[in-house]
Amino acid sequence: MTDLRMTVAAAVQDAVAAVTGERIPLPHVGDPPRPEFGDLAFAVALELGHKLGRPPRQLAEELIAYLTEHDTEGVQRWEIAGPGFLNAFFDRGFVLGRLMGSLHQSVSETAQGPKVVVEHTSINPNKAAHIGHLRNSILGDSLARLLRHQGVPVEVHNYIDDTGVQVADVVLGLVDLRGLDAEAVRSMPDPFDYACWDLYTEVTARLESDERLAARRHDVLVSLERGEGTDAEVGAVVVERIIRRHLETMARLGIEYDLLVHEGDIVSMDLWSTAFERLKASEHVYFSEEGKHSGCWMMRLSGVSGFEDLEEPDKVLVRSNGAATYVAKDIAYHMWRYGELDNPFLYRKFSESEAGHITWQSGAEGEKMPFGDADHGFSVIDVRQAYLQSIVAVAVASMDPDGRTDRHTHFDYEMVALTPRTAKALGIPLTSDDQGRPFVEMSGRRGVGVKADDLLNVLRDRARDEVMERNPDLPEGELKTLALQIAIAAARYFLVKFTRKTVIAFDLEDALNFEGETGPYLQYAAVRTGSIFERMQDDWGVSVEEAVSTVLSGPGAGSGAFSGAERVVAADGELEPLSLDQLRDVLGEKENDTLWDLALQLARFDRVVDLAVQSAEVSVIAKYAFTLAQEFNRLYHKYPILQEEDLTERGVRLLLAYALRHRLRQAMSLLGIPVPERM
RNA sequence: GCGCCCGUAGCUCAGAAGGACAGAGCGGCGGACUUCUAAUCCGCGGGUCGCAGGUUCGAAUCCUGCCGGGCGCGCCA
Repeated sequence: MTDLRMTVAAAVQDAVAAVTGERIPLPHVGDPPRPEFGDLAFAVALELGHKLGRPPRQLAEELIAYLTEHDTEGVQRWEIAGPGFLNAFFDRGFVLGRLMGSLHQSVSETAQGPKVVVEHTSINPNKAAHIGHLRNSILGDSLARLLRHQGVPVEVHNYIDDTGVQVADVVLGLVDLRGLDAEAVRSMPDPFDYACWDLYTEVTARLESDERLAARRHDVLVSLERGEGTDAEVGAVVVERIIRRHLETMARLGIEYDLLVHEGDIVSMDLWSTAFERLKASEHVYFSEEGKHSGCWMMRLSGVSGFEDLEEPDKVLVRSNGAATYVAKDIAYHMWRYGELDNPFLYRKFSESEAGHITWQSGAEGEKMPFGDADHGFSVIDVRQAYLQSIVAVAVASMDPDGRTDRHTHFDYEMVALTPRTAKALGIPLTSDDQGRPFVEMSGRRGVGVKADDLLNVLRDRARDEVMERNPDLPEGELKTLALQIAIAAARYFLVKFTRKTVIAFDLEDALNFEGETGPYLQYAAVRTGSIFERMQDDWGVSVEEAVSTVLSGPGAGSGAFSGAERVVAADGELEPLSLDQLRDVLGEKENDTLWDLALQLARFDRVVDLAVQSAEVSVIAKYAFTLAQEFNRLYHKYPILQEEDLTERGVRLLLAYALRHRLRQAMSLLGIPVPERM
């Protein structure tokens, strides 16, 4: 369909050349605000008219005359409107036939081309995941799905910061406050991440007044950095157990990873020291002899665009005690990710899903695998880390042999906070600062937040109640599956329906809603499309594919669509082959404008996916899927399919229902929203 | 102080790279289930697109200034 728009745009371009002698770039294809204005709109006459000093309306008339004389594929007629818009009216039958033919073409066969890394989740492995982390993982997972849909080879990374203070604090709690050793920590009951959530808050509070504990934290950090000593042993158990919990939580949502990269390995396997040597050789890194940062290795950022207004733009990479900072290790990881450093890693299996997907982890032992060395990459990290990410981007670009600056993208998004109402309902004590604010920021340190598993559990239980009410006879197994599917839909849709730059003020009541613009609404529409075809199979013994190929087997109707499909003809009186003229007649009727609108929506699919990828905006897909579901629900009420007596009307509606089912399911799959059997 | 982001209906948000009467969901009011499932659909009410200038044939959209809100600017991560 994209090409059809391009074809028409090119026709307009030609018309302009013929009429005015002006060579213009391919004109922008607009969407008219109302159906009376046609299907495509061009403003060239307005732009050009003023430029050439000619009345736009008159110029438009000449262009229309030219365009009307010269046929353009897919265009039935042209009209002039308003101050001088050129409006094209599609040949509706032709477009529908083309739409049907395009349905199975946009699915990527096998991934090929340069590899793209999507890094997401990367939660500090010291506590349970909360809904802010969920936004990250869901956005990242959806992005990966979008890229895969476009045939891009995607590698999903989850970066594990196993050597930082966050882990150290929990180790401190387990060892010093609870008196546990590694073995005891290993045998703590689940949910381990919940226990650590509380412990982390407790330690944070204690550290404020307990100087002895604060001193101990320093030792723990050193132990973690070096990977030596009993604290490091405990730390390793904590990290491993927490990561397993995080992956279980994400698996509930259908989110999987290809590789876990441990920050500790970056140091122990000399990835950092190699990177450091490279950086030192460049002009971007220098040793500070004096002043505030005396004894530190610094990254030079003064003079770099974006940093010029900072008071002290340069950034510490190596502390005066010789330890690399978080950014430094992150830079090393990114350099490795983009193939700027030799790969020192070996890989072991970390886990395997029921479906057989393996998550690997980097380390000193295991087998060689072709991870890393990507052409492009996205780091899904919230906008609060924009400053650090820009430093990483500068470092990566400075190391690139070709000087490319577009290889690394910080996929930034705003945070998830809590509405005061929800914070209150959860019993979170509000500080006086919080009182007057529009939302309450979550904080792992203070234990303020909604845990991801808690949200999923509440959604699941609520879904279960709803299902039982509507469908009391459902067997327990199906009930369980369905409740979880609905919970996934509700959670995933809620976290991607906002644009990236919108702070989500999480409101439990809104999130628990299953009506209106929600994930379950999409599922309901998808289930309904399915039930039509199920009924058709039961009553007539005709499968969907048979039905569609029957209708499209008329002269000209398919225009190559379903050409591979066998021309099955359903029984007399149920469906009949339609000709191109019949499609035109049905869709041309004024009262069928709703059907035509749906056809146009469906035709947008590929363009919508492109837009979503280009703008890295998953909400575009969410809105689109919602629009499809909405259009279908309207159609469902207004236009019965199986009951419709006129076989021509019936046939067209069936085609649209089929196309809709296909596209809606695809869109939902891009969002990771499952389609239930029934609801 | 400097930088980035945001300000659109009572509430929560879209607005497809400047276009033709500003949209959706929720909430409110009123309707539609012997019909392919009412987690649905239909109707009604509701907006000086924060304010002021500017660019343009045309601005919610681009530019400048101001007001209001959020976030960031560590030898933490």
